[in-house]
Amino acid sequence: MNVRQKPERTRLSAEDWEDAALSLIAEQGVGALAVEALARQLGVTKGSFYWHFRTREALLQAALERWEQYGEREIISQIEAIPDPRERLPELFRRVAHELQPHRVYAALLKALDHPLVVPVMARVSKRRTEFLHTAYSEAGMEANEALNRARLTYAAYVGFLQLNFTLGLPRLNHEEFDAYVEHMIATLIPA
Amino acid sequence: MNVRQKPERTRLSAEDWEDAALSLIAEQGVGALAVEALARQLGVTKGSFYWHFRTREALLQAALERWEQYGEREIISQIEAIPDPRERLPELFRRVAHELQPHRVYAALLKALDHPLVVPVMARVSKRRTEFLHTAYSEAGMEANEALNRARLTYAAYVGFLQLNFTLGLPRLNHEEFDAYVEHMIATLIPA
DNA sequence: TTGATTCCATACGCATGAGTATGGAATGCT
DNA sequence: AGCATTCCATACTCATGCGTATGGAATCAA
Repeated sequence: MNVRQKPERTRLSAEDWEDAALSLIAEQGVGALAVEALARQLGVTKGSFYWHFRTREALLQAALERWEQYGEREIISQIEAIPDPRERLPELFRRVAHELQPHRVYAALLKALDHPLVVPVMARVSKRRTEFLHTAYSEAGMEANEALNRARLTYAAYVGFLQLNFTLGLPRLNHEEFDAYVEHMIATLIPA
Repeated sequence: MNVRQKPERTRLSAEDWEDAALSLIAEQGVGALAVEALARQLGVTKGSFYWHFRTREALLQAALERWEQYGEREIISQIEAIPDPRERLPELFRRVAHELQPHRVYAALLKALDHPLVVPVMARVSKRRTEFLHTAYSEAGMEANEALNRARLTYAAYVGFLQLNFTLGLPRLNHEEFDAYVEHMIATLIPA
């Protein structure tokens, strides 16, 4: 038995609550975000929560902002660092495909598009990513208008894949099948 | 003023509740499926509901089964009636793209993939549709393995588009832009 | 060390929504 | 017409989960 299974920090900060909220969202969805449940998970009671946050919605708001902030910064900069523009998209596809954790929150938020707080966040994030794809396709030599539609198509394929395989667990591809699928995507969506 | 604004059927059947449930799901999502709300919308009270159904879950179950039954029968048979296999996919794309109402329920159910009752239904429906795409690509002359991945990609693009444009209302394409997008999809996803 | 501030526990109130109990109205059957 | 069955209204109970009130413990500042 480990001495400190959890950090065992006797006092909590607002950020601790936000992180806990995000991981709970990733695992059980936005709907499962309840303050008493979170408190139990953190080993405290509601009394703590309502000192740090005015309401449940306030926590969700803060957690979403936090997620939007520290979201995709690294990957984008890594891809932009690749000198040859024509190599960026395949590399992006492969990198994103082998991530896992970052998708969980996004997939969960996708299922919470009813909630008025998550809609604007998802709108901004999706817009940024699509625009990133747009310029990537353009820099790879694709005509402007086609590049935009291809970016939309690509991002839609990504989002749909999350829903079908991630959340729904539909075809439950094994490793080889998944890699073959990714290469197929690259072959059909990225110009030679 | 019309004499009978609503069918004004004084007694309701279980099917009436199921249809009302489906339209409510389409408009406000599975989470909004509450019996008292439905009852108000139907002009009755809970007393009626609990005569027709044992529980709220039972209604959802029945509504889902109903939706799965009378779902996509027509479109599939229409497409299969097209003699030239190579014309089926483009026609399918255009037809589906100009539907609207059938997508609403599917999009709503996509956001309820947490719920244990909707998961198996969505799994079956998505599986059937993907298999339909698979054979369509095969019959259009595509090699078996590639046809499967292309079917997955196509269906993922469909699902993702629903989320992004339908639910999220992201780029909010106008009519011309949308048609251009559909033609772009056809050009990139369907072999010449 | 002592006061102030920060953080948390306990015990509430209160709204919502599912499910139950029971009686009454509407409809079909004979 | 009269009875049984079907359908619905009314009036509850009960669980859940948000938010509040208030006091106490921990930590910091002096």
